[in-house]
Amino acid sequence: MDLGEIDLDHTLSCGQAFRWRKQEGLWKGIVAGDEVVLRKTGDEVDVQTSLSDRAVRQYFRCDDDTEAIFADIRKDRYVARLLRQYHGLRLLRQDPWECSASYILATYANVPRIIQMVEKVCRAFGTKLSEGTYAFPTPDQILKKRDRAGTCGLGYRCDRFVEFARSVHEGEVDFGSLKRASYLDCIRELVRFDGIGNKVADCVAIFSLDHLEAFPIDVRIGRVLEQRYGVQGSYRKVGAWAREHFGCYAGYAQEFIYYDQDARNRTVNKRR
DNA sequence: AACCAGGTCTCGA
DNA sequence: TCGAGACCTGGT
Repeated sequence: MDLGEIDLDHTLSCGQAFRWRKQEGLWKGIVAGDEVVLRKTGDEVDVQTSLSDRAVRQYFRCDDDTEAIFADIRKDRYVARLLRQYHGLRLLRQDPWECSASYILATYANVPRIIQMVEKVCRAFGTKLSEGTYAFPTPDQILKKRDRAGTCGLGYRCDRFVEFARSVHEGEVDFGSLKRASYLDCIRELVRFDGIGNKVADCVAIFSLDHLEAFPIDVRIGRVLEQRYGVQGSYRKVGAWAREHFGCYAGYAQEFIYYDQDARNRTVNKRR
């Protein structure tokens, strides 16, 4: 399948999605309740899955005009370098429920632990797809066995997680309308839920609701903005600056910066 | 063995 | 609206 210019390693290991693993040169993941196996074959990607081509292309945001987007966020030397260095890094379009529930778990935890928590949740509640592989659970599946949540090592995120599942199950969230809403309205709605603050709301907005101007600011991004651009202040203020500077696709720039910081950490750890 | 993590919540100014 | 502290738990 032609997924456009994409580097699977960059795209699937950059920390935006938590259910992809590289095994023996293959990328294996679970998308929309289906197993997906990816293998790079020259310019194209061999995709093994029962998902439709349309669903796969939607997940990998093949509808994005990346050339135009990258041209638009190339506002300075730094981003220009990152675009070159991490050529083929793409954003994904994740399922809004899975994305928001996962990022509620992602607060104040490192990526390995987030992956661990999500995995435990899938094993505790999700539909078994094959030996050792489970789908991300639906809100309903979580509620039916809610007492199992305590065994997933979620810490103080546990109650928020179950409560959010209840909210979604009760129809208190309409992801479709959040997609159609303006970025600011979308964020305003999301932060009303326990466990979703500015940062998580931005992650959900960009990774699953097509609000590409969302610019999640974690500690690392905050440091880069301060040291490289001399910007600091409240979350709202810095975010507004980023959208002003990088434009309506600011979120794409954010992902390159985040990945670069992540890569730096990895090389530093290797030396030790 | 400490330190820290893709932050959020609560509370007070 | 903003800044300061507390916070489950496990990886490194």
